[in-house]
Amino acid sequence: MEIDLAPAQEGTERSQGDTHVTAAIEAVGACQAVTDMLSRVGDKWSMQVVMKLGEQSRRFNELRRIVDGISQRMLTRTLRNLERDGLVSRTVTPTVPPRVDYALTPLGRSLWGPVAGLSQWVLDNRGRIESSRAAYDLREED
Amino acid sequence: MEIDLAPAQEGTERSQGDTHVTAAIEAVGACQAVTDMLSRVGDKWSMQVVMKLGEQSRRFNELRRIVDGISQRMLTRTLRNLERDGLVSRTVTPTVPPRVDYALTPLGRSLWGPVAGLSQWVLDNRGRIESSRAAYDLREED
DNA sequence: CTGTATCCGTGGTGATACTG
DNA sequence: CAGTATCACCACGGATACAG
Repeated sequence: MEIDLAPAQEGTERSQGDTHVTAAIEAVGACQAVTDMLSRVGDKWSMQVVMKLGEQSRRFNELRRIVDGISQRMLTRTLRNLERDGLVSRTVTPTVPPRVDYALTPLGRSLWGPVAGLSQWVLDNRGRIESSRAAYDLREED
Repeated sequence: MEIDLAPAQEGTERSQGDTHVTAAIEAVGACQAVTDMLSRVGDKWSMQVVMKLGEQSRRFNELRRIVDGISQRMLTRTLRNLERDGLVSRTVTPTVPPRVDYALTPLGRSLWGPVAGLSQWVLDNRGRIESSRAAYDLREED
């Protein structure tokens, strides 16, 4: 199954093969799963952690330092969730003091592509969004 | 570090060469903005509404019916947020009873591509994620 | 029909203290 | 170092009633 990544902007002719239309419909049908994943990955910390681990493998307190503002509790929870979803691997070295390394799994790395696409969109359109917000808020302030 | 922005949108013309690597690095730098947008769009209802409006323009109660389980309050709030961000347009026809049509703006439609990329990833990997969760939960249940 | 206003439970988040 | 445990706060979301 494949989804057309350049959906009808304007008068795009989708007449030809309805394959991607079907796929899009299926995608809409599975939009609950997509939404779920978006909120999993779109929570306050997951994406930042994934991005940091995308650079390289990290230890716990290393992450704690470079993920700005995260609490120990939230880092633990975030990592546990990512591990549960199979996006991050946790490797314990039973030395003393203990050493735990976190890294992206292949599945976690494969998420990077789609996320990068979305990141690019945000970068490209952040200005427009902020302008729109400013204009909207201006209209509302009476 | 090799990042492939495979689902390159039509509109975005990055010159060439290692531009996308640069973009990726910038993406990491702007990960806060990306995270913000992910949680905006990854909330409980936004994506479903965007997808429904991606099919066609809709009226308020029309959306209320087809977006399964959404409350009136949440639909209003979701639409207001999307409108504020410039992703959705709101057209009031001052008849009686009033008629309000919601539609995706060009900006809103441009979001479809990246989101479809992510959707595809979710569809492709949902099974793996669920397996991973099941395995994880099995290990934890003692 | 298309909203706004209000109340309220739940869960996500941070701060802090403690443990192996 | 790498967590767990506990408490308190508050934003999110649902239900309901009301309004233009």
